Amino acid sequence: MEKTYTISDLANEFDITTRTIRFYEEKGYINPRRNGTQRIYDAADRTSLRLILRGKRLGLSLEETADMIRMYGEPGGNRKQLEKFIQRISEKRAELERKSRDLEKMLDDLRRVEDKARLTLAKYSN
Amino acid sequence: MEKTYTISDLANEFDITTRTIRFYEEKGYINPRRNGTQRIYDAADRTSLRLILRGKRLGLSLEETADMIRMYGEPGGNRKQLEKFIQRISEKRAELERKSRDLEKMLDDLRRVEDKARLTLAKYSN
DNA sequence: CATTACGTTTACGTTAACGTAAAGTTCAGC
DNA sequence: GCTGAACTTTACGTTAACGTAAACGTAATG
Repeated sequence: MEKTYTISDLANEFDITTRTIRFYEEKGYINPRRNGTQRIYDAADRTSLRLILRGKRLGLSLEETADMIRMYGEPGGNRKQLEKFIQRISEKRAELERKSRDLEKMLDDLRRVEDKARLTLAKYSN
Repeated sequence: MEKTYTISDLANEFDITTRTIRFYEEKGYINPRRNGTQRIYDAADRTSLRLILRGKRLGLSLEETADMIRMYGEPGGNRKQLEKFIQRISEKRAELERKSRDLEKMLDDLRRVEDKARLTLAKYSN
């Protein structure tokens, strides 16, 4: 038997509300099976959720992240489709790499300010 | 004389609308001087704008980014204030470093999928 | 001196991503 | 068989970050 989760298992694990999880389902980003009326989540659902939240933290919209998740599960398709697919992926990748550069710049700025403040503080201690 | 900019200079440069720039001013994140009723932006205003937009691309709220920008201009203050300041900065830095790790994971995933697709495509070409 | 381009303020509208409240169901434990 | 905890659906509310429209001023240009 595969391990399963209730809605509040996941809500607790990821520190979000059950409302949020139901909202994602309402939008079609997660599709748990049911036991009667209750939702049952499996490892794949949990992974989807984890990826969605990761995307959110990076400022992606739910739709953008969902797009990427769908890419992960995409089948081969014929040659033309594959080429288009690779194109889409590398565009996404380029976008994320821009983000990464932005982030590094911002971190540099912060480190500079922090260093400066530490230096000033060191003078106080003498 | 320092170089200055009109509102549409900046709107064009950063590919945003003038409405957006006025909105940032309304919220207090930019404070251009005036010539009569017209806004005149200097290099510092332009830098603020650039930082705000960079923050946005990383999924920070305007208020979060504005907070960081204010940090850059913070004076020394006494010892206690400096210590608090350093604490705040390094918290921000830790948060951004988490983001960076998230980003790298996401990029890894994308690269994996892209490689796999390229391999499949290579088979087609033989 | 009328047109065109650019600027201004004021104010209501929109969208994403949930929060919150109401009202009801299910099930384990006493 | 009742209570309480956890689940459910439905639906209206909220906030951030602008969009959009109206109604107007100003300045260069043909």
